[in-house]
Amino acid sequence: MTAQRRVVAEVLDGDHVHLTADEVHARAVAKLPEISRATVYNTLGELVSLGEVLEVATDKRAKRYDPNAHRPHHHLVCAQCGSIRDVHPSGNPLADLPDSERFGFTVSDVEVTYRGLCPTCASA
Amino acid sequence: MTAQRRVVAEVLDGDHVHLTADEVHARAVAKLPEISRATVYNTLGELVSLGEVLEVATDKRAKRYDPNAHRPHHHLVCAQCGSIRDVHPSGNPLADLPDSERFGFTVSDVEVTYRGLCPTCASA
DNA sequence: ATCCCACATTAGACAATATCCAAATCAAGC
DNA sequence: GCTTGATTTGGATATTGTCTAATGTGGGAT
Repeated sequence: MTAQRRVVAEVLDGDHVHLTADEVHARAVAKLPEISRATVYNTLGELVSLGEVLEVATDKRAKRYDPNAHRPHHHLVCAQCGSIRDVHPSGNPLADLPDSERFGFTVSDVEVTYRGLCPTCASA
Repeated sequence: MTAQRRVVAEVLDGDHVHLTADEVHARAVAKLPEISRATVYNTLGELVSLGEVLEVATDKRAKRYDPNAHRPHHHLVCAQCGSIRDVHPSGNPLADLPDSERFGFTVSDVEVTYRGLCPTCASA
């Protein structure tokens, strides 16, 4: 555990928002001025491998990182500004996919992404 | 309707796979050698605006374009090679999101993405 | 305490994807 | 056959992410 990794972990743990890699880097630099972009990417990649953090790619803008990896949940995304909220719908979508629709795939995971406008963007 | 747009539409309509913009460009060039990348992007963007084609961003690789915009469906994505199949699960995920989980958002759409390995990647 | 070594970090180059823009070109109507 | 306005083009640019070679660092062995 180096200073750089601690800083990245602190940034993610700070508030449970869904930051882009660049936002993580910006906040890390505020705490440790000479941390490099590559280290942030490396560390985020490791955290993802360890299962401590989830990668969320809802659009072609930057990936976002979700520190809430331990409780299953889905995402509500603002189509305009890209902000994300965690949500916990009822039901189990994996069970809704019959074998006849699996085409021989080994299905291991489901992501449900609700799209809409957040209150801020809706009123603008 | 210009020759370029017709070619892009033909490529998408050809077989119902989920091509990246670059693959669309490659196939369009095969039919009309001097079509430029910018035109392909422009035309794809217009088709998306018209609702004729869906954009699918399942990862940080290229966006893919889904010509099957008129029948609601979801996607089964190979985590390794990125290939996509359309699937039609039962159930209605929108109904599974209670008002208390909407945080004031105007929720208009749901995307369900199943992830796994396609038969080819699973056997490799 | 010092020396090594494996590993982490850095800065910047590079790659992939997408978008923008000015200039050239085309199509349609007169 | 012109003029006009939209379309296309090619290249420049932006954004995001990855790679690499060089440097730095901590911790164990001696």
